[in-house]
This record gives sequence, structure tokens and C-alpha cells, in this order.
Amino acid sequence: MNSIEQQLAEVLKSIGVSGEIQFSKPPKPEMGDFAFACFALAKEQGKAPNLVASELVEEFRIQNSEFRIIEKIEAFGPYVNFFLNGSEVAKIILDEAKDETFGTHAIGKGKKYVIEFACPNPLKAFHLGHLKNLITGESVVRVFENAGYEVVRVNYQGDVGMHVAKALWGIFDWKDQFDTMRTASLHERVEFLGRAYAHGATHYEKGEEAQAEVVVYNDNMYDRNNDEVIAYYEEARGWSLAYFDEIYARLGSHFGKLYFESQMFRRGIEIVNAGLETGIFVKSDGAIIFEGSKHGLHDRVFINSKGFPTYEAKELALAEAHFTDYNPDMVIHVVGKEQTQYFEVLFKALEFILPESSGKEYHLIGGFLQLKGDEKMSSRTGNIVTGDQLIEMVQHKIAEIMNESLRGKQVDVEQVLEKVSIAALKYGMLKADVSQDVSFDLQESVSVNGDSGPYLLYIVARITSILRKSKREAPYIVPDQIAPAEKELSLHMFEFPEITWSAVESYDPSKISKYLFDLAQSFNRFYALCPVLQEDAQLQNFRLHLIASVSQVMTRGLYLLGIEIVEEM
RNA sequence: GCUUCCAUGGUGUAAUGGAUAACACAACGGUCUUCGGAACCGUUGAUGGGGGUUCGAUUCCCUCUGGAAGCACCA
Repeated sequence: MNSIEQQLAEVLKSIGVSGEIQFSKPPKPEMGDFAFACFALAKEQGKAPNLVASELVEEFRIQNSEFRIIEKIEAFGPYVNFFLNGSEVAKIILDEAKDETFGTHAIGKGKKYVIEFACPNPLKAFHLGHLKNLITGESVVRVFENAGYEVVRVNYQGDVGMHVAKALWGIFDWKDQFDTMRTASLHERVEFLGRAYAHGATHYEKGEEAQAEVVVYNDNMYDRNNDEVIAYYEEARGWSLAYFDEIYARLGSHFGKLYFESQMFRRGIEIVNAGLETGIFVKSDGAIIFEGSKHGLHDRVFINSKGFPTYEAKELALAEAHFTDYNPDMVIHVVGKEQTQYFEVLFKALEFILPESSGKEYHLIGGFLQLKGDEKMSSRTGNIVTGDQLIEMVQHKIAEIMNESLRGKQVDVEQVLEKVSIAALKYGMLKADVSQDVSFDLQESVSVNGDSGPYLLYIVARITSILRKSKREAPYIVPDQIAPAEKELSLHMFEFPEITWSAVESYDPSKISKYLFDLAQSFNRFYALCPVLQEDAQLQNFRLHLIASVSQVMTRGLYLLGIEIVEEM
């Protein structure tokens, strides 16, 4: 509840409303600024909601109390609608938005959250899904930090297993090439690894004999009995990790800790074996499984019949590591929806293995990313589009659009193009509900108008430009009458704190994307109707303060999405 | 076959069980001799089918249709 709603709640209490009070927004501005629905009250009193609403309004008129914020109150059917005084609203918001803590929350103070995201696999490509996951995870981290939580960013990477064995087979088949790659750029080296993986994966499909060849490398990794294989493996792994670091940095992210599957191998076996003795796990067809079916879920293998731990067993060790390393209040796994049922079983097993984790493991389901209208792009080559290919495509489009307009401006063109491109990319991925599949429309994401990152950045650039041309005086006077567009803009800013809060509650950064877009539209309406620099000193100064607040809220909101602003574009 | 998730204008998305289903793109038509037009305003157009719960359902339940994902020794 924001400060205006608190005032309105006081008003309602003064006319006899008790209990929990909630407000909503009328569907049209001409119906009022805030609404109080009388359904609950009507049930309580055994009267019709419409009657209750009109009685409340009548009571308000009889009391005739002075509330400066209220211009009038009207009953609309079952609703009591409040019309606010724009000038008062503007005064309050300008005052509140000045505070650096505007939009932040203290609820998470003293709580520690571990948030796991990105999770690419070394020796394999960083594909689109990883990119979306990285962007989503970083934003979720910022949303929680904004609410006072201490957050640790962690990244769990599969650096052992059959996918690595396939890549190693490819590397050894093309060993000479690998050796010459040492002098190539990081980008080229990683590209080579991608090809080597594809080469190995293709080979693996050729039959049992080929499969056996690949499996040798898998065994080598676990047994560490072949120094040459290990040396090549370590080197290739290093290339991958350096490359991932480059991507993280480019997208404004970083990790407090990297966990690797290779570290979880032994401990995973120990945990499952111990659990076998206490009856948490059982043997089945030579494998060791957890009987999820006894809990309404499904059974899963934790140690296969060859005695190797599966992903599940390693993840138990990972969970243990999370708790011993950080003793978190919550571990959030940002992972695609295809693992939903897997996580349900895993968390259930964890309740027995690691009781302290109970209720503290959360699977934040991320929707898939699909490229819209670019079937050619992905199928023509038969390859999957990688993360940095998409970044390049976006950047190429942005450059086409912006090169013209940037000419003659005193800006670092490279840097502006990079920031706008990343903004387009991130906003495009964060604007839909976090668990919804995202259909990424390259054209729309870079579009100069409409629901896009560049559109939001443009607002800030415009405001910055205006503020540069005129100096704000510290004391400002809010006029007694302000324009509807100014009132709408002011009311919009009030919503920011509740939006950042709802993003925490729903684990969903898209709440912020949607809000920022609304705010941007609200600003553009204001901009079209209310000139700033042409007005007299007093009005100009008020409007300068108003748009400065908009810029501040916008900048803060974009930060929560992981998007950096540009002052000119 | 079983389990889970999803279905809203031409396209992409919104809507704690509440007011006339909102927004963007596309299409069509306007505004303004730009505090940065990368703008603003308007028009057309949608809740997959059928039941049920409710004063009230896009929202909850059942069913059908259509799609996605998962279903043990991969991650």
C-alpha cells in the first residue's frame, strides 16, 4: 500500500469502514483515480454492494471533513471511487521519489538467497536458452537485492559426462587442428570446440563400436588414468570457461561461485550409498533409485547400474554444498520448464537427505526462447543459433538503425550501440511472464517504436537532453492546478514500489518490464501535451523536477532488468 | 499410453473471482513549422468447443479438441 492509499484508508476508516482495506484502479481515468470495492463489506452487512457504496459516499459528505488529497468521492455501482487532487499527488511523489530508497524494500534484510542460473556446459555452445537464462537470472537477482536480500549468484556447469566425452573424441580425431588453435582467438577456439562436439556427437550415432570409442573418454575423465586426455580436457575446458566469462561480462553479469559437476561426483555417490542403508533409496534392476512414486511423483535413477552417479545424485551433493557454503534461506534454481517434474522428485529426495533444505529449494521455471519468423535462420544451416550469434544479429540491426542518428553526436558510438543492443535483447526476453515461452521477434526487439528496450532508453535520453538545457532550482513550487497528463504521470510513479514488490513475490521481473513500458507511454503523453522549456520559470522548474523523477524511476527500473541507460542515442 | 503445463484480435502479449477484456506490432486514418518525430491521437479486430461452481468466470472444477514438455540408468 503506497502513501496515497494509506491516506485513503484513513478516510474510509473515518466513515466507519473497518478491517482490511484494498484499493484497485478504475478501468477508465474519468471514473476516478482509486477505487474501493464494497463486495466484502456488503456481505458482512448483508446489504447490496451498490447500496453500501452509496451509503459510504453519503456518510463522507455528511461528515464534510477536510482531506486535501481528495477532490471528490463518487459511488459507481458497487465501487467507491476517489478523485484526487493532482497538485497534492505531485507534491507527495516529488518528495518521495527524491529518496534514494524509493522503490526498494527492507523485507529481505538478514536473509540470504542463493540464485543459480546460466549453467552452460563447458565444451559445448552457449546457446539461446543459456542466454535467456542468464538474462532472467541476473534480473531476478537484482529484484531480490532491491528488496534487501543478500544474494549469491551461483552457476552450476556440467563439465563431465557424455557430452564432454563426445567433444573429446572430436578433439582427438582432429588433434592437429586443436594444436594449431592455441594461437587462434578465443572466439575461434570455442567455435572449434563446437565443431568438435558436433563431430563426436555424429560419430556416436554410428553404432556400438563408435559409441564404445567415445565412452573410453568418459571413463578417462572419471578415472583420470590418461594424462594426455586429461591435459587436453583441462585446456579445452579452460577455453570454454574464459569464453563464458566474456559473455557474462558483456551482459553485465558475474558469479559469486562456480560449481562443477566434476566436483559433485564422489560426494554424490557417498550420499546415495548412505541413503541406501537408511532406506531412502532402493535398488532396482541394478540401479539405485528414489521411489518418487510413493509420493505421487515418479521414480528416478540416482546411481546407474554401472555404479556411476546420474545428474540426480550429483545434484544432491550440490545442494549439500549450497547449504554448507552459504546456509541460505532459499535456493532458487532458474531452469527451463522441461525439468519441472525432475525437480519435484529431487526436492522430495532432498527432504530426506538434507532436512534443512525442506521448503528452501525453489525451481523458478523459465519459459523457452523461440526466434520468431526466422525459421530460415535456424534451419538453413541445420545449426542452432548460439547466444552470441543472436547478440550479433541484434547489434547489426541496431547499428543499421542508429548509425544515421548518431552521426555528429558527441558520443562513443561503439559503446552506445552496445548498450542499446543489450537493452533490446534483454527487454525482449524479459517482457513476457518469466515462465511463458518467449517468442523473440528480432524486428520488434530493435524497433524504434513500440514495446521495446530502445523505446525505454529513448525516454531517458530525451529527459537527459531537456535537463541539460535548463537548470533545476532546488526549491520548486507545485502549481495548485496541474494538467491531467502531469497527474497521470505522478500517479504512475507511485506504483513503482508496489511493482518492485510484486516482482519479488512472483519471482518475476516481467512485472517491472510492463510497468516501465506503461510509465514510458505515460511520459510520452505528457511530453506531447506539456512543454517544459517554453513555460515560465516557476512551471518550468516544477516540470523539470517531475521529469527528473521519471528519469530516476526509469533508470532504477531498467537497472533491475539489468539494462544500462544511455544519455544520448 | 501416463504425468505436467499451455490455449485471449492477423501477430506477440496483459488482466489478486469483479466495472465496458488492456497494450504493442501489423492495417487504415489523423496531429504537429520537433523542449530529441525514435513522438502523439483515432478506427477496425479476440477469451478454442461444451458443461459446472458463483450474485459475478479470461481466471476455479469437469470434459472434448489442439499444442508443448517429461515419463529410470542423458543433462
